Amino acid sequence: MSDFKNLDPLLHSQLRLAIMSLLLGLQSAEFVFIKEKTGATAGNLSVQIDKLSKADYIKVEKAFKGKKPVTTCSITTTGVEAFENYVNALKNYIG
Amino acid sequence: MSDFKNLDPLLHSQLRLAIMSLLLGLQSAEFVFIKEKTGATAGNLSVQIDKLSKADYIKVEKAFKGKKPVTTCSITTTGVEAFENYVNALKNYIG
DNA sequence: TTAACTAGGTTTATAATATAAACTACTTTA
DNA sequence: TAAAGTAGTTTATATTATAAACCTAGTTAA
Repeated sequence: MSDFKNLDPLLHSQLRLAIMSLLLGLQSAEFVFIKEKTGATAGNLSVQIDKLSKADYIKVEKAFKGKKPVTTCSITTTGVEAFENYVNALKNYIG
Repeated sequence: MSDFKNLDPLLHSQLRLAIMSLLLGLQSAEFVFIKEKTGATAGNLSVQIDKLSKADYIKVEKAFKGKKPVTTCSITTTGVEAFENYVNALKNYIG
């Protein structure tokens, strides 16, 4: 792409972008909460969280709240930077 | 998606978004020109132009310039509206 | 006390998408 | 007239997104 910067394919995905957007505002959120806010299915969410986590865009912590498992996600500085770069690249496209 | 509006999948594609962005600024452009500006391969561009055309987001006209075939594209009002809606929806995500 | 149900996920199979390689048809150049 | 170039299209493949199916633990109802 000569005139248009590449859009980070990890962020150029509706659900992953929603997850990142949410985490950027909250700094930390639980799986179930993200699921409700994004309207995603658990399976899809699980897969996308995994991808973001493997890229070190988010940090994932698994613990127990009482007897129930809880997965907590938070954005990393790498993730914040990637998000900012993505938004800047997008401006090439949407003016 | 409850908190996040759906992003028109036809526009949420790097190349198609680049094509639309280009046409929005120019009102009309030839295949070869779009190819250069976007850095896309001819095959990929042909497919994506076809999709945008079938959705009536762009209009495609085929003619001859001397002995060479020329494909000219321009954005439609439907396309302009779709683009605007896409940008507005995106704002949910990128603030 | 075991069968059915719920919560909180993960894994896997499938559908959709993007992309490039291969091809067509015609033209120009050597 | 053969080789290379132009302007694309078609098709095969790789990637991605998504939901269905599954798993594990705990909980209630019979």
